[in-house]
Amino acid sequence: MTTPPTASFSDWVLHVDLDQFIAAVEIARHPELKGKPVVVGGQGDPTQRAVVATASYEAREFGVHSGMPLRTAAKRCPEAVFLPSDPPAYEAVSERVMAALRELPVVVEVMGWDEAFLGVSADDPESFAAEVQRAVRDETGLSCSVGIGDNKARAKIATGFAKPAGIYRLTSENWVPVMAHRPPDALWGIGGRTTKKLAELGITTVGELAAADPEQLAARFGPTMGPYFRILAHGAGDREVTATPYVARSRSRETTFQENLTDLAEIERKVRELARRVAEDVLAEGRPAARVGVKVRFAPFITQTRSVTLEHRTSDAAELERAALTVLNRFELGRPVRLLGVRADFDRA
DNA sequence: TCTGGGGTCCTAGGACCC
DNA sequence: TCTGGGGTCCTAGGACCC
Repeated sequence: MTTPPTASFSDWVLHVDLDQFIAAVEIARHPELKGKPVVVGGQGDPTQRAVVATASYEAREFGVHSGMPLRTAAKRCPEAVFLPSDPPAYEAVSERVMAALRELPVVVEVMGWDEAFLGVSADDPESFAAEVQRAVRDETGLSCSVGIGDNKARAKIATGFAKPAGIYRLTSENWVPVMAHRPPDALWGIGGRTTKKLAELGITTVGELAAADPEQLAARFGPTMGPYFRILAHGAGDREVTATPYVARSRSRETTFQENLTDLAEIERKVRELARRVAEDVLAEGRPAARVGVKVRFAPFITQTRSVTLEHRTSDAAELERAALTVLNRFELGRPVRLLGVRADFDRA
């Protein structure tokens, strides 16, 4: 068990998470939407097959949340403003936020468009966190929440308690009183499926998971995941924050069709298109692909994947396209298709 | 709740080799 | 021969996260 340093100079992990990021970017460029329920996702058309990317806090009051079908969001909140998702715009704002964070005396590890870990040395992490919030607001006009922790897992969970626009500290000091009574999915890395399986073992809280028999967990969840879940429940974890650029292990493209596809020639054409887009990404990556995979989601919602290891690695679009078609042929394609995807895997460096 | 798109990591079974 | 045990690679699927 590690304890936070007590010297005048302490090391902290901060987790910064922008509040309702995508909705906030849209509201910033459409100020008349401020205070209204705003839902961003798909083409912004709630009659289409698409899901909510982000809902503003006003929309969340109606029970609208990320991942919900737009159709359902429209039922729950008919007066909501629906906007199309515009990834390049979010990417650009995200880069400004990350640049602002890098101006601070911290190590920045980017975790996605709207969040980052900061490695910080400070006597008073709360005032430092407030400085972070000011810097982000001054540079971009956006509000963020900051979790303070003695490792990444605790900082990340703390941010949830800080939202919106707040600061919260979670360390070994308050871990048990704050977390022990909560369900396992309050932990970062345990979701609904695992929570359900744990309940079957009689484990319904973080405290119970922390006290569970590692052998029993290993038997149920495997030699790595089982013991790992117990470690999560203790709030233990990695505290290393690194600015090392991320190296992709795969690149993929997929599309859900508004109307299911049934025509084989059409299916092949779509797979070729996806393969060419993946090939562009592979080329941009500067490393050749080692495997090619195809994903097919049949109606109503049955997902299958097939893949091959290539005889030799390649970044060549024609070769990747050919490989994708070969893999496609291994599916039984006599059924309506709602999604097609193509993926390229790199060898681990 | 008629369920996006882009990723990561782990598991388990079979093949194959020694 | 009818039996090993270990190691590694390949593949499909599951779970989770943003």
